[in-house]
Amino acid sequence: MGYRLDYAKDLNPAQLEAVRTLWGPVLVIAGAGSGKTRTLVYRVVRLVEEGVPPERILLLTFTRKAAREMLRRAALLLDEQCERVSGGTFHSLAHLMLRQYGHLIGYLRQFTILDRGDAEDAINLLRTALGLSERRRRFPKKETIASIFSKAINKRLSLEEVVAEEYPHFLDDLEDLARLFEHYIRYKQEHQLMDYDDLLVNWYRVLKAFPEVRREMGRRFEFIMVDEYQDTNALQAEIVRLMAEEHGNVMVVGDDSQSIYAFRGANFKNILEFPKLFPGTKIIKLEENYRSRQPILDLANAVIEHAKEKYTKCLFTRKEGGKRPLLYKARDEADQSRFIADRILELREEGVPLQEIAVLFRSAYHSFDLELELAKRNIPFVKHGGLKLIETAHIKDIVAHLRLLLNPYDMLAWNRVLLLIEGIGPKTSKRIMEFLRSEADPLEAIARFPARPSYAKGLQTLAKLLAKLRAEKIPEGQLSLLYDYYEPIFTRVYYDDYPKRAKDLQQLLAIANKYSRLEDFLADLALEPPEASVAEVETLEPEDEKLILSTVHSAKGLEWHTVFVISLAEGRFPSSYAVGREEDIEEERRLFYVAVTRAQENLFLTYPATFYVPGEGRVFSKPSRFLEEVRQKFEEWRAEESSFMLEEDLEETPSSFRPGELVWHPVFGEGKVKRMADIDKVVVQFISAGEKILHLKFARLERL
DNA sequence: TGTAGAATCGTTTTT
DNA sequence: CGATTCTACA
Repeated sequence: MGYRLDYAKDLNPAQLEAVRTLWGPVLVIAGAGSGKTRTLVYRVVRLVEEGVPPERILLLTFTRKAAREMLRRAALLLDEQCERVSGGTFHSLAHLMLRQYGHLIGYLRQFTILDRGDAEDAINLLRTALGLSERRRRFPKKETIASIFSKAINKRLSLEEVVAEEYPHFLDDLEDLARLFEHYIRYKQEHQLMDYDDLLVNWYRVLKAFPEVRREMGRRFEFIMVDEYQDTNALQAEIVRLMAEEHGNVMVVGDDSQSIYAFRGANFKNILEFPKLFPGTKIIKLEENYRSRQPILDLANAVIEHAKEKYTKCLFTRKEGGKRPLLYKARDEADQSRFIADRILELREEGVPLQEIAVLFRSAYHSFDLELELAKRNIPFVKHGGLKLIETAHIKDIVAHLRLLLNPYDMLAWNRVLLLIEGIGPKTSKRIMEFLRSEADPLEAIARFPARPSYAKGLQTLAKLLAKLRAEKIPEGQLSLLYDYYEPIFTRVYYDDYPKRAKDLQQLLAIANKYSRLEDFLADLALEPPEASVAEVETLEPEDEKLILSTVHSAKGLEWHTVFVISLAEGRFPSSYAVGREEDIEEERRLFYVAVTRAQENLFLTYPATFYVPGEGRVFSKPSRFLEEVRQKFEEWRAEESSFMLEEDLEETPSSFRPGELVWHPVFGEGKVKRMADIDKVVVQFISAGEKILHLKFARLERL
């Protein structure tokens, strides 16, 4: 049979075998940078070339972005029919299927998805209703309770097992927790609500209880591929097993050394159990690295060498040469930020585009200081990870109104909406909700509630809004109606910072206009939450080159020319939260491994010798244990070198400019001075980057 | 109901 | 230390 692609030429022997093995269960152990994505993409193409209809192929990935990207690449290699391959996350697949089959277990088509915050709100509500908040002080808080429930579900353990294992100090409260758990489960069912875990649980329930659905799945998805399998949990493994029961054509791909989601129930041992779940599994290992230079791999291999349990491979590359990773010991965080900014500007001058450089850190807040420094120097960046748009209070307010249109019995949304009206507090809100509960059409009934004069007007306005929203079918139109209504509330409730928040509302509108159906819009918002707009140094063109700041978790699967891993101090990376439990430290180590294997050419490691700890002020830090473990694998940056350069930098920028002068900036290039904006700020019109305000203290601006 | 002041926390990572 | 949550009172 003739193929349009020359597979043997494009792939190495192990990759080729993975691509050619179409039938039966396959486990691919793929080291970092070993062409895992390439292998998956080629396998999709191969299946399509073999005549498999694209929609019969199911590609499960960790984010939907990853799925889209892979299918785009497949389409480039072959043709656009590859875009028709079914792809997404476990959660999005479950959601899709439950819309279709949810009625089998008593759910309406338009159930509401609760995000983590909503779930916590519900738990809080029930905890108060059960009188568990007053009794003793020690009862766990809602975040903790939500975690306990979630762990139990995802690891398929009993509440008692989870509490005993991870929260032994709450063992006394086990009975109350169990009672609360039952109520929570019932509450969600009664109100047509599902949290993230329910999507998986309920889909599993359907698959388990209805053999005809399993058979239908087998026909619908003849070939299943799962990426990042090391980050799936026991429940997801079961779902895969049932989905593939009919034909057993399932390939999972992953790397046990890169498992970094144990906190949400993933278990890296899952990947090694796969052959037990599917007897006759063929195992293929990809060990050749195509990403990093040898010195970087040496360090990476040394990191994982220290792991307590390691089952696989040692990476090697044919990309010889390259620089050894560099460690910079900074005096403090400000020094660390300055060092990074200096190096970035240097690299930029050497011709490395900003989007080829990434700064990685353990927790979102570790980059705060750096963000300020970058803003001062006008280095554009985007940040991934951290706060999501949907998690901000004002966006939740808006979304709550929309949720009512799809699920009028969503009492969590009602509560939020009602509390925004002046004169309505928790008591009144509860009374109104009890009234609504027994109404056939709550959206219409709200106008008939016997309201007290103090809030009657507000309630009528809400009733009118809901009627108008219902008549409007397009999400974008609904949003603009909603913004008119919300505006006065918005300025009243968030008066201190509403201009900043208003930007988020605009962003939401921009997202909404891509949707024609409200249910799709809301589902995507919950399942694929857009990140909050932190992008600071604003540039006009969106595709402007920008430096990447990212949590290590959000950097998974990506790679850059140069990578900085910052704040490598005990308590930061590894997180203080993980110190004390060996398995948590092991996960931090894998996280560090993921971080360093993102680098192709250059790897910089930094840590501040002192940093601020709330309550204690400035404290001396200890270098991360992970640095100690791989001491021979990096070189230290010499301090004199950097302080010398600093002085030089300061001399470089003159202290004042005149309008009309031609100047040059390492990032923005050539420009003309318009005027001084302040004693130390100058406004420059750049030829390619537009107008910028630069701080003379930090910008390295030269006269031409 | 809404607010001001007091108490109390607790610092991750994400679908 | 800062933000969030609770308590007391108008």
